[in-house]
Amino acid sequence: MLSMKGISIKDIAKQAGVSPTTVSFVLNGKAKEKRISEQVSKKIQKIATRLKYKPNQLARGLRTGKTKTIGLIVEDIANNFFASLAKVMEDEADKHGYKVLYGSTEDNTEKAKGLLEVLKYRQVDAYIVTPTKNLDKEIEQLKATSKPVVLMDRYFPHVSSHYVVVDNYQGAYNVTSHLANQGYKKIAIVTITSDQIQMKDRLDGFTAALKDHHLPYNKSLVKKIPFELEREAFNTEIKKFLTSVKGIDAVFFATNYLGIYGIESIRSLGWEIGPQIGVASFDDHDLFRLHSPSITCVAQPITEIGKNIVEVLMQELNHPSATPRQIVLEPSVIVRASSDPGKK
Amino acid sequence: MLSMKGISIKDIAKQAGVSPTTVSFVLNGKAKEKRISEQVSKKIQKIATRLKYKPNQLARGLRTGKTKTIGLIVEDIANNFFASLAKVMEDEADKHGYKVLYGSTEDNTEKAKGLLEVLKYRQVDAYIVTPTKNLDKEIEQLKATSKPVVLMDRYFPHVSSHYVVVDNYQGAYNVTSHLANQGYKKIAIVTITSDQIQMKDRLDGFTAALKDHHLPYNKSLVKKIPFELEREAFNTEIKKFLTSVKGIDAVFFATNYLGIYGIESIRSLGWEIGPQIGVASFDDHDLFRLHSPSITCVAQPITEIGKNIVEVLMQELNHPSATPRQIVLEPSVIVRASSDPGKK
DNA sequence: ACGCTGGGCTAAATCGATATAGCATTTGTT
DNA sequence: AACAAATGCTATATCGATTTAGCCCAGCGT
Repeated sequence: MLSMKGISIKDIAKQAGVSPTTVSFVLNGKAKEKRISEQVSKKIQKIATRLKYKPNQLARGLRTGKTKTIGLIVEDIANNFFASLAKVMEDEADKHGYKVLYGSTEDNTEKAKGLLEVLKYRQVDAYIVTPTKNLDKEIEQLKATSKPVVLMDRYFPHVSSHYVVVDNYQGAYNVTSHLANQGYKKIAIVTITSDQIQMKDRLDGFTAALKDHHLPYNKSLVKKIPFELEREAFNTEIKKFLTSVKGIDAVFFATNYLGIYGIESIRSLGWEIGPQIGVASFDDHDLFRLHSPSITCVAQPITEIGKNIVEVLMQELNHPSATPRQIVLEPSVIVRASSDPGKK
Repeated sequence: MLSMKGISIKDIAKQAGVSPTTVSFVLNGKAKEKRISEQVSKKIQKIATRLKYKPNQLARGLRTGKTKTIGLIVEDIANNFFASLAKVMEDEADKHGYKVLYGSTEDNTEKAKGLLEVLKYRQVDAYIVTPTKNLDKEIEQLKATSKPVVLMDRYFPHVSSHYVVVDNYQGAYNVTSHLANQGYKKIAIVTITSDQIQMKDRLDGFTAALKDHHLPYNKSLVKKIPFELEREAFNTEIKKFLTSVKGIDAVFFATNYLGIYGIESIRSLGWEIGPQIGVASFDDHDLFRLHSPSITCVAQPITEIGKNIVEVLMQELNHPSATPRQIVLEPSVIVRASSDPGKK
């Protein structure tokens, strides 16, 4: 079947009556440099256009070592935050002729290692990685391969690498301060069982804000839940926690899915969000915007994050820099009804 | 740098003192068939494991024509429905050793064509496509390349192809009937300006239900909005429409994003969802579950859809069938508070 | 007439794997 | 003993592009 085989450089060479080498030179814009005459050059271009020639990326990749493919490892592509980011990055990468191979870790280190492995022998040119716990060794090894790696959402403080994140500390600090300013007195936090920097920063920002506002702080105000639980289990844990803290009047959920589970839990407890219990979450979501009452949150600048990640990646692909590019963007607090205690 | 180059079949051959051919045979499980002795075979296996050999997929792909990569074209990877599906398909594909290259069309035919083009010269083995309007020619051409193509979410009635969809007609019919049974008398629909089968089916199911329940139906009850509008414009259009239909007491939104915009619009009109205006949407969403009141919807079996798609694809990759596999799954109506008019 | 320079192009090697054809050597058959 | 068949392995071409080295010819200077 003719239709199966694509047009190759040989086909063009044959039609133009020149060698494949010449065709390659011309189509790679090296006509001048390689002293190919205008005539021949134009002729080849014309034929290539007419035949709709597209280079076989496998062959090119095999020879040059460049596949024009980026490996993207996220925590969960079904999560709105990561999916939205994936969309932005896909768009940006496309502008540079790159495609994206993706995979979700589910915050599982073994899965993450597997993904890195697969992406490696698929010869991706660069990696965008949302690292899991204990992935630092692999990230360091990756650096040695001279393929750019940009970490996102979180990073390893002791590993010198590129990353693009938001100021999680400040975001948590600001939204907690906001809750305090609204008059809430006993504020708790629900977070994920994780020592990773982004969660640590959110927790630290939270506690710092409590301290600065002279509000009580102790371990009983912090609830950590393992990532891998099912929805029902999350809700059970959250409800148990909220009812266990006497005098609690506000709660900060440290991720969007915790926020969603949290709202569900609070409602099933029959508590009134706002007056009875102030609520805020990290990350924005359609649900937070449209919930009644609407939910106060710390929103990450998704478009900006995505663009920055791809920009760093492209720069590193073109001109690798000696020092790591570490970008910290500012999240913003979106104040909504859930943090309004009403007339007290 | 040694670290840059991976271990190749030659390295193993050298260490084992055999030819690359032999190594290839052994590592591809053809030792028996090619009469390689147990001794040599084991030796090679051992060395391969020790060196952590991973075949270069580019080289293999170039030679065999198989890249173990699936091209996934969705409408919008940031949309919860497609993202969730992408997750399921990624998982399933992974079980068979396949990776996924994705792209979003934004329901734009030119973008879709571009994506197909790129995926083609990247030599993907198979395609999962959410087609846009007028993409039928390209889909037909693709079939001629003998690479499996499975359409999802929608298909072309006049094109004989594999597809996995839900029964959009029945879903819309059922949820509209439910609204009618709840006592709503003047039910409208908000849909997307699109002649594509999935939207047509939803509209047809809607009108058929009205007819069967002896409810009024005319053009003024149908609002079509172009996909590419911005959020604000969607809201404006929806509000204008809802207020223009005199006596309207329920509305069905034909996609999840329309449902979300719809809720926003209705709320900004100050109407009470349920008693004042019954609401239902196609697709489920966290937002619909947790909204007050919660939103009745037609839920698609996402996991089942995703598994079916990949299953069909794998079967076609292994044993291409003469007749197209066309799978229609049943969506289910999830009844929630938004379709309860209360005591009237 | 000879060498030198530069213009215009190509042959051949290469990337890493797979597939085909086939070469020794041993074993079996009558 | 002579030939066929089976055994165990390898040389080489190939996929489609890129890249290196270099060939041939024309024009120029002396």
